[in-house]
Amino acid sequence: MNASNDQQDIKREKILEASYQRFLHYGYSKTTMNEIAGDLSMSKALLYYYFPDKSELYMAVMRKLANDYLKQLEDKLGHFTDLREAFLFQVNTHHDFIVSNYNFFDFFRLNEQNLPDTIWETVGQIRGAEIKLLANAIQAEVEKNNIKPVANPIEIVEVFLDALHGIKVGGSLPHKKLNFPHKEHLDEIHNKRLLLIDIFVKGLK
Amino acid sequence: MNASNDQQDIKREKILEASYQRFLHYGYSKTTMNEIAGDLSMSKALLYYYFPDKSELYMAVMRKLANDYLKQLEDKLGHFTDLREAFLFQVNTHHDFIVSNYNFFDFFRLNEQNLPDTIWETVGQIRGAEIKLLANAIQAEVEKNNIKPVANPIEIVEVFLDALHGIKVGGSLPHKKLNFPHKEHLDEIHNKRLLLIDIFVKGLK
DNA sequence: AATTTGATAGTTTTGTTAAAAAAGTCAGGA
DNA sequence: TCCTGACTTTTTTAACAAAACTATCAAATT
Repeated sequence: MNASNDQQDIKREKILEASYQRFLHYGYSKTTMNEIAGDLSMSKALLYYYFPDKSELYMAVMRKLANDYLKQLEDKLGHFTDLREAFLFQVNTHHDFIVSNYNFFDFFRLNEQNLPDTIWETVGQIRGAEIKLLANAIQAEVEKNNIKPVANPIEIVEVFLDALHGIKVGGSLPHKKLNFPHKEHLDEIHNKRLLLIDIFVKGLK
Repeated sequence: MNASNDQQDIKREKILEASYQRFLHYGYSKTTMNEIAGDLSMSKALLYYYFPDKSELYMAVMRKLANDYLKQLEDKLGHFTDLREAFLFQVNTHHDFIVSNYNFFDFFRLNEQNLPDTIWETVGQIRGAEIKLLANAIQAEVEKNNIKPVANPIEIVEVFLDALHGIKVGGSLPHKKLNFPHKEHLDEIHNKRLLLIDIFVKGLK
């Protein structure tokens, strides 16, 4: 066992923090390893001592963010008094998560496809946690006889999450290249999602 | 007044038909004016006699398709016995429309952005007709006291259409570059949409 | 006069190559 | 074990020529 693991971990954290700031401001492709190293007053080679390559570094930052988000969801798992509250919690938490890390996800707006496939693992993990949270809430409501039994809670939650994801802005004049919502539209989208929750939850009753 | 307008219109139709076949098989950017002209055994210059440019030709084909679709919707406008029937009709008609013209919309999957802005007019027109159909159905139900009054039917329909649009496949393992659904997934998506209708319509009651 | 075309002009896409920038490696120092 | 400067390899960018395609037009045909 290595006695200096603490020191290593601290340095790793510092690297993650500096990288996060760069990625947040400039996105993945406009951030260079030299710049990150420069911010930390260390050599670029040292970065490669701690992380195998650039995309793994990005992934590590992403995983940290994802873990914070997952923790928020899991802390509340099973502590809801009704279904609407659970759905609201999910949507609000998600909204806050996106808003506060908006620029970090630049690469989703542009198609910076040069990212590792393992990123979809993390995305899938997040989705899994969301599904678990909501399916659990539905199950609890069924057992309390607040809503009628459903054949497959997970299927319903998946449709719900997809539906949420489809909510966009610009109803009358559709915009052409809409990959990722624009920052100033996030609140409007959030409001529409709240409306969807009202209808959807009522439909399950 | 020109006596040969009929002949012109017939030729225009022939051009539209040939162009449709080409666009359907090869998409916009992989279809050349020479090829269309070749299919019709006419000179390329003649195409430019009938249509101002390539994108306007594509638009003309698109408008023809859109008109067929709009006609289907408008024929049924106001002839529904209940809300669910109206929503089902919209989703099924839309599904058939996409399936039968799938390859024509290639340029939506790839980002063939070199299309005229006026295309969004047509897209908006379609969306407008869909909204009109469904908002009308909701209003009718309200007046028959089958569902409770709603503040803004259009807002609800917009959320519904967005939600439909968000339904994708690959719940567990999200796929990276999902712009437009893959052809073999259309049926699965359609089924999920039917589930969404069940819940949504019930939520409006 | 309305249609049609061959020839051609103008523009966009594609392919090539060289220089610059960035990613990634490594032998060796502290 | 941690760290660096110098180095190699890979990717991005820019410039430019060739090819492909769009679009135009004067002249021929009906």
